[in-house]
Amino acid sequence: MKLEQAIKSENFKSEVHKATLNILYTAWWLKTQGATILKQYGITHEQFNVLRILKGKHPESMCVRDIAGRMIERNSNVPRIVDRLELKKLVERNQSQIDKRETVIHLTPLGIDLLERSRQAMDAYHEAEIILSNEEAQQLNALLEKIRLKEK
Amino acid sequence: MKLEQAIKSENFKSEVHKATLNILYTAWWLKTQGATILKQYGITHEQFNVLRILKGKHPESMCVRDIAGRMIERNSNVPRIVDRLELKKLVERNQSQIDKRETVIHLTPLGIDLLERSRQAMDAYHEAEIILSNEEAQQLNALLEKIRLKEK
DNA sequence: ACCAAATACATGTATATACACCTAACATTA
DNA sequence: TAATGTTAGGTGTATATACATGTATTTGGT
Repeated sequence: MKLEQAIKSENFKSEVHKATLNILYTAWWLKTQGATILKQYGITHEQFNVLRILKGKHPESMCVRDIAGRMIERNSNVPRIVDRLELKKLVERNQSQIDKRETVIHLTPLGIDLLERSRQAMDAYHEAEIILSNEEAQQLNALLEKIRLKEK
Repeated sequence: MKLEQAIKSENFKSEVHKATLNILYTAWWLKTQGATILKQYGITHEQFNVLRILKGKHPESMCVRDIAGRMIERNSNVPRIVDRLELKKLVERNQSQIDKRETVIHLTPLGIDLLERSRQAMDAYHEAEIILSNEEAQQLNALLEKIRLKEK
């Protein structure tokens, strides 16, 4: 679907302006699609993201700060997302012995299992629904990074 | 900044997978940048979006449903966003005389003024910070729409 | 060793997102 | 026109986002 239909608007100031709205809309669409899949596993997009990040260091623990630095949406409130994962027994939280200010978090076997299953479902979705060649994806990545050129 | 640095991760399953994360991250980045500007005008991104949509029909009113259909993030709770705009006297809400179920909303002079000023600031930001040629923006729009090809 | 500054994380508040549910008003059709 | 279904939008709840503030701990200068 063209952006014009999606947000019922035709008057964009420029192609660049349209592109910014298109990125916001496409991100919303991707999140919504992902959320539908993740719902079957009882987790949200952000919870999935934290599990994914923890898996990167597993079986080692990670502190809240390290997780936060890897989040896609950087202002996510990691302690509270971890609260919910802990309630579902997908992660465990402990005070670090080296630095007692730090809370270190690691996946439980239940967390690993749920992550693997939900990740497979997400990958399958991407393979089935997103028809983009490798070259097109590379091009897209380059253009997105060009938009963020002045990122500090 | 490359996505790899931004989210401190190197292992993407594919270029397509990287592209989806890149879209989510770029959208977050654009929203954050926009929020900084809009904060000076006392409104949020979604409130700005509603004002922008209302402007499209001004001086006519629009009902909640019409606004919702034009929102970028489609599950936005329009009645509550309108609540906040109404509190700030940027819009007025009335019951429709034609269909009494409908609430029709229109911009106040204060709302128009604030929209124009904030929109200028947003446009200036885009012009200064986003260095993308018309052709590149068109290419980007085409690629994003290709990702959403199977959108229903 | 002590005190000030910095750091890590928890917590509070306002807003937004996502979705379920409710009520009033309208539309349909028997 | 009464009964039924549909639609509009308001409201409740859980989660997330954005940001300010509080508290314990560590660090670094003297």
